Amino acid sequence: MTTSESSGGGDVSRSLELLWGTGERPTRGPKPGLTLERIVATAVAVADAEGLEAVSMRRVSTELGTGAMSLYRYLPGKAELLDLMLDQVQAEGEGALEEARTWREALHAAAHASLALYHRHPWLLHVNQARPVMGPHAVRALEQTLAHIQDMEGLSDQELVSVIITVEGYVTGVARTHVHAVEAQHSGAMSPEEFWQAQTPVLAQAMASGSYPLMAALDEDAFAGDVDHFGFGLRCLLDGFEALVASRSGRLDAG
Amino acid sequence: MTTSESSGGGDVSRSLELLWGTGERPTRGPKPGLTLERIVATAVAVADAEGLEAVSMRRVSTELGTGAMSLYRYLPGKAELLDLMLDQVQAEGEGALEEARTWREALHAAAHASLALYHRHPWLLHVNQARPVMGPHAVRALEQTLAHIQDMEGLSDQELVSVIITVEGYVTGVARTHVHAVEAQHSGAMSPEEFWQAQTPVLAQAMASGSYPLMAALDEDAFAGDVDHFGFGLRCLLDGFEALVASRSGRLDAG
DNA sequence: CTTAAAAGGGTACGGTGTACACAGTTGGTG
DNA sequence: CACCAACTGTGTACACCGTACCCTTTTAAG
Repeated sequence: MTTSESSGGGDVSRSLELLWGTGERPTRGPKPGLTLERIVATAVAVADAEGLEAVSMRRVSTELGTGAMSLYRYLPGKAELLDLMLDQVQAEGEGALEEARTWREALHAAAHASLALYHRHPWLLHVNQARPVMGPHAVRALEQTLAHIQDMEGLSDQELVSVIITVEGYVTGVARTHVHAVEAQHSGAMSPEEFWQAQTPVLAQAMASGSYPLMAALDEDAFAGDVDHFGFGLRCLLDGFEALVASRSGRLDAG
Repeated sequence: MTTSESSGGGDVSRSLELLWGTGERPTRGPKPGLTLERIVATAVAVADAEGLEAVSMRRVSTELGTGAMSLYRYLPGKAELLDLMLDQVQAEGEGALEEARTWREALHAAAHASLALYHRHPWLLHVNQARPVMGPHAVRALEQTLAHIQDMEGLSDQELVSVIITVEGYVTGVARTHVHAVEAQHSGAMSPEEFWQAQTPVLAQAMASGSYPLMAALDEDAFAGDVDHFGFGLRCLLDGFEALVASRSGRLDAG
């Protein structure tokens, strides 16, 4: 079915405690045989290998060689597990901005790092929605991005935050199309054959109906898989920021 | 749990047949007591009222006064139902572009129409991912948008498609943040109290740790709920398009 | 009337998340 | 040391899910 999960059900404050928690152990009982890190890492591995729908409490626990209910000693439920998975993979983009020397380079690098993340973990397209729980890695990424766009002169703090949210949102939104296109490109047997060849005949018929003259008149390659819609949109977005920064620098009307 | 669904499991070509199908009845058997439209409308109503996780085959069938298995006479499975729900709500944005007189107005209107759709049907944030099945309403929206951006002079067909994908992707990506912020604003009791007040203490502690100096130094209102990040980013994006169109019109360097 | 096709739907299977009760382990305290 | 409170591990059970299978009922064609 695919069931992109997260959001809604889970206890947010408990998620945050787990994300930021010090992990201090109580002194009394037996030592735990598992760690939160191991659980999350296992869940991520399962999701990477078999997709998000394979991630169940039973499956993860089996992978760890324990009973299903053991996991509930470490986290309150599956929703929190997904929150933790999400923050964990965000650690991968840690050093992506190091070489950026301008805000434009930084935002470009951040966007491509995010996109790469979606390609490495396509299941992120199914989590990730509707409840932005901020873990340490997410906050660190935010801090670093913030550090690299301080040279956007004349923008208020609110606007700087808007810039980051905008870029991140853009990437998240377009990633679906892009990840899908790339998978179709070189996955060889499944996506293009089953997806586009499934779409094509019906859509071709719709085009032939004359109800959609403009779409029918488009170049055939307009919907080709290898068009870099992502890069195009990002460039436009950054150009827009550029215009904003320029206007704030005082030369509103030089033309 | 929330389980944003769709994608992966379903039979795409069967979904398309249902979306585009003429609904021609076979002559032999008894008349069907249900229609695809009624099923989809019921599912949408349930999702609107109680969220996507309330949409189950059993629940929808109960709402229709039939047995669960009856639905399978009309569609192959739940994945297809979600595809149909998605296309159905897209019909709501039908006339959104009518008054637009320039490509900028059109894209602005299209973006806001999409955003409004997400507010009316927040569960769209949970479907919608990873498998863009094109139904008649989606194609009609595409056609209309295409009609309204023909005045972007000098852009290739590929680029026009990129423009639309970019705007739609941007809206989809930022909608999460925006929908959540607005819900927090005027839902009164649930989201802000349970979500941000849940986030605040932990994050405040993180800020106080000194590890995130730039974030800690931000104005307090930088993360306020009423900031229009959506409008800001959209404006920048459209400005970027504006620059592109201007450059293609020949006056590259007038300044 | 006969018959084949289609619709309706009950039952059942294998899966899910997780509440609950209980057993086993540990370390602080008297 | 004995004891016990605190803690971990987990088997069982429940409610729910999507849906395969199969049988009954309705319908129209031959």
